[in-house]
Amino acid sequence: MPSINSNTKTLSAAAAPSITQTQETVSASDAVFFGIVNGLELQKFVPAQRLVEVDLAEQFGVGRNSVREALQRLAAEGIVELHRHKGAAIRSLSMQETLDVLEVAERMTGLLARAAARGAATAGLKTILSDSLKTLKAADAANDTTAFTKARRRFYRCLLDMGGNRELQRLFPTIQMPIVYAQYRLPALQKIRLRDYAKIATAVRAGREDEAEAAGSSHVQHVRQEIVTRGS
Amino acid sequence: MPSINSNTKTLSAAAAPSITQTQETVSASDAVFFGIVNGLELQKFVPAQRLVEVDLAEQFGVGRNSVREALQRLAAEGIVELHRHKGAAIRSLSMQETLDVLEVAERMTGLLARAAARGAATAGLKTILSDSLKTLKAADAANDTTAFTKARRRFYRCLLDMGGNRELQRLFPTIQMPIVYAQYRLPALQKIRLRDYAKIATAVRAGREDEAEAAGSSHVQHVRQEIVTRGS
DNA sequence: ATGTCCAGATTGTAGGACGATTTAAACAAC
DNA sequence: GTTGTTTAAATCGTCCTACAATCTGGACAT
Repeated sequence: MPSINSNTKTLSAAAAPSITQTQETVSASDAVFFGIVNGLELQKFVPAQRLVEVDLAEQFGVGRNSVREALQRLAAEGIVELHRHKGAAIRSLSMQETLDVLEVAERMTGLLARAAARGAATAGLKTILSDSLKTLKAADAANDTTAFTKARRRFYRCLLDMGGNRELQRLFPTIQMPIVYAQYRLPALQKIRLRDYAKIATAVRAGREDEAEAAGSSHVQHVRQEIVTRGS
Repeated sequence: MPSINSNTKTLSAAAAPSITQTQETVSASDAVFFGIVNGLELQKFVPAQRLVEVDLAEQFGVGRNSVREALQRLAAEGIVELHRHKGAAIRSLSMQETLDVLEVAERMTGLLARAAARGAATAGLKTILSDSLKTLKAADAANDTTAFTKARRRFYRCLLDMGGNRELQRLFPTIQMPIVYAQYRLPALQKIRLRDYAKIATAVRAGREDEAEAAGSSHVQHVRQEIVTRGS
């Protein structure tokens, strides 16, 4: 609806860049991509919600093609489902699919912790790890969910950095945990995380790989247990 | 170069649909996506090769926007690298990255085999597994690389089907093994595969989960060993 | 209630336009 | 001859318009 061209400035409604990304200007499709991933956490989008291209285009102030590019990426990461001629929707997991996700997550989290423990010596990231753990505790005490989520992300990013495994860095974020959490909003998870993360951090800092791997996978097991017993 | 509109028929140069996909008409971006994935195997594209949007558009007879959509997907799967304003290129792995890929692949292949072993009883897929193994042997004997590759794919698809883990089905193909193989073309791998696959199949058919998992991960270890000693 | 048909909504795709950025080549200066 | 600068050509990022293909939700008839 702008009269002629408000080109290339329209991406004002930007989003935070993902990981370790230098401050470059975000692309239009990034705005949509992160806007949706983010909105998932903020419950602005919920599983099974339908996504209409023109709406998104307007909402994020970008062209429809940019929206489509973002949707393709989101689909490749399994965050949205695309059906030919039927549009996109936030992916919704059946209980079986959730268990499938958790089974994969269990291995990957174990590997994540092991890799981090292995790399613990070389990198000076142990401080950050302890830091985010402290932040986590504070956010829990203050009942600040947003801060908790943020600290949690920092915790995982730190582990990924310590591990230094580039393939894991690429693959780990594509596991469907965001969908799982968006779908099963269980308050008890917070305490579980706090406890398990501490265990992981201890093993990682000490460089005990086996212990770290075990702690990583058992964390996912705890999450599964909680979902199975309480889950909708 | 077509005068007016040769619309929607231009996707003649189609590609085979991926997995379990019913025979629907392929979308334009699918044509590009599978065209590139396929071309990788056929060495029509090689790691580090630059991909220019207009060229691809012409080559596949689709619009530039469809090419861009395909590239976004390929980038999300880590098959191509995108750098802002610098275009796309087939991803090329450093030795360290290759080892990283293999470390992840090791766990995932182990899980794949375990899941398949677990599901072996329920599904009637054991025949297909034996079948593809036989085809594999025949292709090896006949020195038919193409047939070998095809049978290999069938073998993995069968394992994925037996396992029934939807998340693994989604994630496993996104591991960078195609890039690894495109980059390190080691003839010796064929024999290694033949031997290891037989071991995996045996354990899977018998439903011995632990043994299957071990066979799966040790296969990847063998591949790593070969790459490390011979690899460029 | 059930089936059929149509109009409106939405997607799939092509193509044009144009600013922004990178790259390579030509040229100048040292 | 090497190094720096300027310029032109490629190429990308983005939006927009257009239109066929397909889906969806009624209106209407049975």
